[in-house]
Formats: sequence, structure tokens, C-alpha cells
Amino acid sequence: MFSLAEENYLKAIFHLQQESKGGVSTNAIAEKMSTKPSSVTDMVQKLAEKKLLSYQKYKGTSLTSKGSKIAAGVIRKHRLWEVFLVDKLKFHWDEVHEIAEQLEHIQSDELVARLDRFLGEPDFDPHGDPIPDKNGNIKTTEKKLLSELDKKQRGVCVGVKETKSEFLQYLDKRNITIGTKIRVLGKEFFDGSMIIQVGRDQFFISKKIADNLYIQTS
Amino acid sequence: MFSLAEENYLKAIFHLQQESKGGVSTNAIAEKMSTKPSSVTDMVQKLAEKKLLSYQKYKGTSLTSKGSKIAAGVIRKHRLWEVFLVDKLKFHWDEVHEIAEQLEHIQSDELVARLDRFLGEPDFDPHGDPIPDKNGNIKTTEKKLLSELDKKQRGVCVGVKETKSEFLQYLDKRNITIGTKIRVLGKEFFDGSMIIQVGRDQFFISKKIADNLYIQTS
DNA sequence: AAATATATTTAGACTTGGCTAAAAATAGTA
DNA sequence: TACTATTTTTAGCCAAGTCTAAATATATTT
Ligand SMILES: [Mn+2]
Ligand SMILES: [Mn+2]
Ligand SMILES: [Mn+2]
Ligand SMILES: [Mn+2]
Repeated sequence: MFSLAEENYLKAIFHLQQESKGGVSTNAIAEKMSTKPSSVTDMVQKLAEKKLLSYQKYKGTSLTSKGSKIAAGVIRKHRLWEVFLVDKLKFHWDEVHEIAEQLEHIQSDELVARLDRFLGEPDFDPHGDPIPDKNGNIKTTEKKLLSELDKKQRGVCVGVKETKSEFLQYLDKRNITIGTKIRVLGKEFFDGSMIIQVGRDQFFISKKIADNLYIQTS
Repeated sequence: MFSLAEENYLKAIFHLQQESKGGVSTNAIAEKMSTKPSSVTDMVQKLAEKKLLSYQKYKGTSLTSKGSKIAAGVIRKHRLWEVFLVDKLKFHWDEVHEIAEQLEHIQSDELVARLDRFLGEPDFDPHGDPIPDKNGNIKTTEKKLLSELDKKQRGVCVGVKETKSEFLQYLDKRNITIGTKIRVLGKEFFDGSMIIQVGRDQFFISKKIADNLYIQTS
């Protein structure tokens, strides 16, 4: 129905829309897609003609509900495949993203439905991100960044913002994964660094780490 | 490494090569790929430059060992995914081909290796076709078409030549699948039609049916 | 062997999705 | 407000892969 390029644009715009409420700028899209702003303008005009997003010259774009639905469908596939790769094929959670980038474009509603059932209709992917349902609705859970917690607060790790291998491997070394309980023992206000407790271990983390861990506080 | 179009050409030529020993003609490729001969000429020249096949103007082409290896790799992926779809997702054997046509282009050696292990390192796909090993070698088994059998001969169905839904659904209706024992009760030499026995049933089949069923005798 | 038919290649064009360089609009600053 | 910097768009070009129409080579008949 839609080309690989079109799906990738819709997905990128969808994600950018979540982060910063309001219209998405041409440059932001170009940045996210590692492409040039001029290429973005071309594609955005094409997608606007197809009513997948609304666009006004120089004003940025935002997805129509039709565009959002398609984007959510691609994200649904991406995350379901990631679950498959980790749960069934025993990939490590830092190895699956690139493969899912390819698998998310496989076109077959029946396949998605059966995959979902095969995996036990999971709600979250291996990185803690919610899996949109077949209608494109995403369950948003109240979660905050670890860096927003104060001294003595505690919570459960429910997701990662960054999914680069180096970060995920760091978390493994520290025995932090989805579901891990974390308590803030100390917080330095000058640089935002923290001392946290994970299981029996206590250690120092930088603000950059704390900025990339999602926590649910009871 | 290679584009989707390139992989599909290599696969088509590989299959054509098996059927008719000798060079593969431009028109045959165009036919199989549902494209125009002029498009085939373009691509074949490009693949020849990349040393994936040998080509002489007006003389047809044949894959180099490098080209064969790549084609076998794509076919390996196609057939492994078909096994996944049927064994794990419970698709029917007549529903999987189109989806496998997409999945066969996913690029990740690690994925193929893990999928293979997950599926129990199968030797055949749901249609009885052999799955090439990681080096591109295909185990060829001695099999003949049902239409080649004579009256009173018997054997086991080990594959189908045609994989269109209508044909596979016909076989289902007749309770014929991979592993089914078939005995030829009668054969009409005028049109090649047969009376065969399958389980307790005896029925008439046309030559066209008999031409698309692979049988292993002895 | 010449004529005809078929197969194949070439030439030129089109679409998709990129890019660079230049122009135009908007935002920021003095 | 006027100048400057940044963002965005336009214009023109390119590569991959496809097509149609025309040219050329090979195969088949007479
Ligand atoms: Mn991912
Ligand atoms: Mn993920
Ligand atoms: Mn198939
Ligand atoms: Mn098959």
C-alpha cells in the first residue's frame, strides 16, 4: 500500500510528534532520518497530497489520523517482531532493532495477527515500549525519567529511552533490566549524578544514564 | 549487499536453470518475473558486470558460482520462513508463499541461523522443497512426477511442483499432502489421466494434476 | 538461399527517492 | 527597524529499475 520510504517518514514524524507537542519541523525530520531537508520537503509534500499529514509551507507538519494510524501500524509490527526476536529466537535486547527495522515493513495483516497471538499478545516490547493495538491505539503509562526522581524515592525500571547497544550493555553490567527495582540513595544537584541501589549493589551513575531510564513509581 | 530486484533476478534465474539445463533465455526470465525482455537485458548486463552470472549477447545467461550461492541463500530464507509460518504460526500451506516472498529479503545471517535452530533445522519446506544449507548446497532427492508412474506403481507424495492456492486446496480436498501414499490403479494413455488410490478413496485425476505432484517410489 | 517470424538488444522516456546549490522566508539581534 | 543567521523551499541533477518503440540478430519456413 505504501512504500518503504513513505512508511519510514510516517514513523519518524509520529515519533517526533510524541516528543515535542506541536508541528514537526522539516529539519527535525531530516535529522532523525539522516537525510537532507530538501528531500524531506519533497516527501512531505507528497504525503500531504495523500492526506497522510497536513502541511503548510514553512510551518511544519503533523500527521492526520490516517497517517497516525499507518505509523502506529508500522510501530506495532516493529515491536512485535522485537518480542519475537528476543523471546523466541533468544536474541539479546541490544541486537534486535536493526532487524526489526526491516521486518516492520512486511505487509500482511494476517501475519501480524498470528504473530501477536503466537507471542501471547504482549503489551510491551523488550525495551519497555508499549505495543500499539490493531487499531493503532497506544496505552500510555505514567512513567518518569530516573533523573526526575529525588533522593530516597524508588521505583521500577519500565523502559529505556536510548536503545543503543553500548547503553543496553552498560545496563546489563549493572543488572538493570525491565522490571528492576531502583532506589535513589543520593543526588548531586550540581551535575545531576546519583548514587542508586539496585538489588544489593550501590553505585554512582551520571545524569546521562538517569536521563535514559524510565521509572514507574508505585 | 544486493538489492531486492537483484536478488529476485538471481532467484528466478536459479530456478530456471534447474528446470532446463543450459543457458537461460532473456524471454524465459521476463516471463517468470512478469516483466519485459528489455528490462531483463538491462539487469542481466548489470549482474554480469558484478560477476554474478555469465552473459553473452543473444546467447542467454547462467549463474556463476557466486551468483548461485546468493540465489540459494535467498531460497534458503524463503523456505525457512515458510516452515516458520506453517509450523509456528499455523498458516495453511497455501497461504505462505507471498509472505515468504517478502521475508526472504530480510538481511541478517544471525537471524537465519537462529531461525533455522528455532525450527529444528528442517530439511524441507511445507511444499516438500529442500532447504539449501548455509553454504548453498541443496540435497537433491530422487523423485519423479506422479504422471511418470505406470499402472500398479505406488509411492509417497514428497512435494508439489505447483504451489498455487487452487491446486493446494484441491489436494486438501483429496486428502493429499506431503507424506501421503498414492497408488496408480489405472492410466489412460490417450490423455495421461489416472485413477489413483489415496487411503481408502479411489478417484480420477487429470494429467495436469499428475504433472504437479512429486512422488518417491520404492 | 531468400523471406518471414521470433528473440533480443538498444534508445529514449518515466517514476521514485535521493543530492547540491541557490533562492526565499522566517527568526533573531543590534 | 534593519541587518544577519537560520530554516525551508525550489531548481536542477542523478541512479535504479521499469516501460515502449524501433533496430538488429537469430531461427524457421518456403
Ligand atoms: Mn527498535
Ligand atoms: Mn523497541
Ligand atoms: Mn514459496
Ligand atoms: Mn515452498
